[in-house]
Amino acid sequence: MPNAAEHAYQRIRENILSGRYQPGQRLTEAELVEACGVSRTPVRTAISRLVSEDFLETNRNQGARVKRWDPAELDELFELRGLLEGHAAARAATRITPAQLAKIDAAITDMDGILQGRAGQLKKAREFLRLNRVVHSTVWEAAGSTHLLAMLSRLVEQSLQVRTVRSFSLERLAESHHHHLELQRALHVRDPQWCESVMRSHIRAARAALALDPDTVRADGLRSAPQSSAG
Amino acid sequence: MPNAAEHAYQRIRENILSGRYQPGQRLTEAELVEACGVSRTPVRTAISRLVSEDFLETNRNQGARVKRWDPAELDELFELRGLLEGHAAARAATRITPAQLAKIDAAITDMDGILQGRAGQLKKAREFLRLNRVVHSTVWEAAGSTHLLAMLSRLVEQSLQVRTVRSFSLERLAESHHHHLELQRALHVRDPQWCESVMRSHIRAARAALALDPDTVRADGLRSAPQSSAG
DNA sequence: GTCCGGCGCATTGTATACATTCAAAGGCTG
DNA sequence: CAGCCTTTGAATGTATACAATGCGCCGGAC
Repeated sequence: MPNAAEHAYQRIRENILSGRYQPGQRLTEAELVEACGVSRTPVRTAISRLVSEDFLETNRNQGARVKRWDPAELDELFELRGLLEGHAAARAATRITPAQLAKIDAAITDMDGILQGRAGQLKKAREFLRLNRVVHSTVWEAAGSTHLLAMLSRLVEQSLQVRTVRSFSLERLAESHHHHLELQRALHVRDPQWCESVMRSHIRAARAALALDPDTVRADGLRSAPQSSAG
Repeated sequence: MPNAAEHAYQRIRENILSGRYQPGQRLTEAELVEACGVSRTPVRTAISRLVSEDFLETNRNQGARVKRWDPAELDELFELRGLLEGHAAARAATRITPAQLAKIDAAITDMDGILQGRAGQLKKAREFLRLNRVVHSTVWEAAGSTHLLAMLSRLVEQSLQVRTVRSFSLERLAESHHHHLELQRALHVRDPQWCESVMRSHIRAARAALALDPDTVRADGLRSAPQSSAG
């Protein structure tokens, strides 16, 4: 039973990520109160959190607006991700525990199975991305730095807002998996520089893939166009 | 005329930085309401912001506590600062404008004057640190990445909380200045790798200096011990 | 026709009363 | 005497009324 503020936060966040609330769209507190079914106080709490997480922007007496992302900002984000995820991978190389390594091994094995299985593209992509998150977050955890972990979480959240990691063709999945396999080897021999460079390549490739594939297939099955509601 | 929430934020933040509120100290909303002279709503706004900036931690029904920092976390912070400030310096090398370069030149000239001047240690340190901030923030700006700038601001804010950058001996100031001079040269010849490595050294040295000099002299002239009020 | 000024309204900022929840103390029982 | 349960109250979560503020419209003057 989550509290009202958390409920409002989740609700608004989902609506932003799903495209129900379009970038640049104006959202007043009153609207959100109605949409979330709670009072203004928790809605305000949720808004301020979403602002601090770069989902929303506010100007006084003009309501909150869904943050717009331009390609230059995307580049910034991915450059920072490359730097920090690479750093995390290097740290992880010398600190990773057998249990964490096993977790990554298992995830990668599962990925193998998915890519060779008979599931539809959408289902494949969805499962693959879940396992991808497992691999990455395990590396972050293995890096053993609370603040690095926090930064990476924020950064990836922000990337998510521009619907990036969600759009993937099967070839991109395979390329991505190739990086995972190499990372796995680098981790097993505990080579920090190798880990770092593979991870950096992995992130750069993701950025490039995003530039190539606009909004084609999304793992959640929604189209990128705004939902035209019945009314 | 700042609003109440901003006022409360500034007030509480100052009290944390000045040591009036000690690390680990419990702060209830009611206390802060009294201390700030505003109602609970803006106090809550301020608290949630301070929590998101790592000044405070909260547990439900136990009030907010001033965040404690241990040496391991300090190491994490400085490692990340080295990485990101180095990266910023590398980007700045190829992007810095003549105006920004001139600003840095001027700040460094002023630093020279201060170090060779006759002012007392405290005054020297205070002025030096102000110019130090100018140099660093100009580099961040010259790096031309909004998100990198935001991350660095956060990171340095966090370092401030542990009263680090504030404690400096004159020898450390001179060493620090040596790095500035080298950075200046590297920027003038627009050598990214040189800029990056100098900046990383600069940050590492700051961390090491902090480990050597505990809380000796603070630039704001306050002692590190809690202020014992008159009552 | 255009620019300036002031008024009205939409929207957020603030205060406060009430509901809910969890931590901690104290008593009961085995 | 120890461990669990109950009870209590402090502290936060929520709702709502009221205040303040800034945008945009409308009218008038130049």
